[in-house]
Amino acid sequence: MTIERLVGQNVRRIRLERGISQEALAYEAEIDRSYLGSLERGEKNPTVRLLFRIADVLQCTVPDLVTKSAAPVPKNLPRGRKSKRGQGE
Amino acid sequence: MTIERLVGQNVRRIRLERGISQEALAYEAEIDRSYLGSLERGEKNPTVRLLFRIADVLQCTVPDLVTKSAAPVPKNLPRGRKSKRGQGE
DNA sequence: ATGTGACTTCTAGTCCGTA
DNA sequence: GTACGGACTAGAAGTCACA
Repeated sequence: MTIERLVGQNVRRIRLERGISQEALAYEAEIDRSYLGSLERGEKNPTVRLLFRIADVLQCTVPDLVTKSAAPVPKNLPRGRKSKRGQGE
Repeated sequence: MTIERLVGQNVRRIRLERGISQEALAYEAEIDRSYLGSLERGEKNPTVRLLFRIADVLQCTVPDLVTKSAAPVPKNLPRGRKSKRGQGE
């Protein structure tokens, strides 16, 4: 397990727990969507500044992003409560 | 307080708690001494991989390096354990 | 033992596209 | 909505001399 994959999996897991898309996270954190994609795939070695921006949007801590988690990476968006999208703010 | 300064101060504090020089830490973590110096001064925005290398040598966690008001890290405790806080000497 | 500026190399990070 | 590639730019990584 590389550091890159650990961070990538954490970002993806927490993002999916929040039920938001890469697009939305990338937009809110002001990072490129394609970069976020490769980051989640464990192909990038982000800076701490970037991690703070991501953690801020995900409403989690940077340690949440760099610490090995027991929770599995979700494969699908949680459904059943929010069938409508477009709840931007 | 910028993120850079936060990280820099944490690195310096923990390094001094370990009683080692910038030179020694830089050598062990395989980074340049002058780079470590500017990092501790809050002038650098390091990548996570670099933080892991530093945390490894300092025998602390990456969260210890990025978290504000981190309690003093015990000297001879294995990484990842935080149940007891020892007093530095 | 550390601070700092000047410098080069490398990759983080952006922007465009296709599938 | 995501993966992936190409081409690019900004800035991190890494080196050195000297105060």
